[in-house]
Amino acid sequence: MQKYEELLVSLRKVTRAIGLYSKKLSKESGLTSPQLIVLKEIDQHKGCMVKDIAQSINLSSATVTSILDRLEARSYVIRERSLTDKRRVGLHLTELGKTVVKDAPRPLQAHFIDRFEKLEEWEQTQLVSTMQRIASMMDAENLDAAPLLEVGALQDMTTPE
Amino acid sequence: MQKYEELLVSLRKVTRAIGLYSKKLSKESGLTSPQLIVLKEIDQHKGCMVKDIAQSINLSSATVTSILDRLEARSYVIRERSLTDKRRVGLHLTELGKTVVKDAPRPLQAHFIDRFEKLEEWEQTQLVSTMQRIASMMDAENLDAAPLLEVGALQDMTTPE
DNA sequence: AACTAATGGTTCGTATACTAACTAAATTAT
DNA sequence: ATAATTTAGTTAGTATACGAACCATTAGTT
Repeated sequence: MQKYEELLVSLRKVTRAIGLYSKKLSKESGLTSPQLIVLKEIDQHKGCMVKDIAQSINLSSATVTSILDRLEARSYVIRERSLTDKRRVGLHLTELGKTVVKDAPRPLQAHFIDRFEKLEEWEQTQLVSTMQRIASMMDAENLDAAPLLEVGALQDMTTPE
Repeated sequence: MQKYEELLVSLRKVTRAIGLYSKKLSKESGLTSPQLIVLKEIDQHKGCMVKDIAQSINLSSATVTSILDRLEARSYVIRERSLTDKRRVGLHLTELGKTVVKDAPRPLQAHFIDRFEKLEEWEQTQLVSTMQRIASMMDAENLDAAPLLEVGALQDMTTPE
């Protein structure tokens, strides 16, 4: 087997583990990982737009819209059309949404996080930088299409309307 | 941002890059990455079963079934129920399927593979083993549920019926 | 002022990807 | 021999996830 295939396989295992955990989480807490992550983003950046969320967590707007549909249907989130710019949609948590996000488990295997945090500092750094290196080796062609916004890098957009 | 969040973000970027490439590939060659990977597995292990494919590339049987549906609809693959054990379904490529898989591009960004292969041997090894380490840190709980079969680890199952 | 471009979001269509429930067949146990 | 279990695969239902096409609105040009 080619080395790059081995890399692919383990990558696939990781994404699968994440997906399986999302399903498990969904059964226990009623929320999938993407739903939880979106909720957290809204919580941290009250009033932010759909596009902000999409960029900060590396999803397309279309995907975020469909996740928001479900979150809104369950009354965790409110969409509020801006008055000054009617294209924009401000996102807010309901009281229920705030409770849910507060009580929600962490968005990845607790096991993984625990283990990760038990590693030496330099080992953690090494894992992260290797992962980032692989990422950069893969998407360099599309870098311009995907602005390098990171989770948590959004400005607070409280009441921009 | 927590270190483990950084790791998550770059992981997300990688899986996204893979997904985007799959879409691009699909437009150019008419095949998505999972379809191509399944075709290659069948090509390398003629007559293998659905379950073998599922295990070797870390997908559920249900997912493989739906991918096979599309491949069969396009006459790339033939399902052949075993006579000795009628539960089993042997998978084979059609002539068309063989041609397609022969002409198909590699199942990941050519750019990535090129770059990867330009790295020093030890660097490649390091990337792979880091990825494997992350994988094992994530799915250890489910290890028993997911046998560690790897791509290419299947025996040749030519005409087992 | 009027036409053009760009932006933000949604909708549509398609493909993954999973579990759970199911059918059918083969094994094992009683 | 017959019942219970296991195995292989499919089907149904749901949730991502994407691009492309589409509104409505805003910004920019002329």
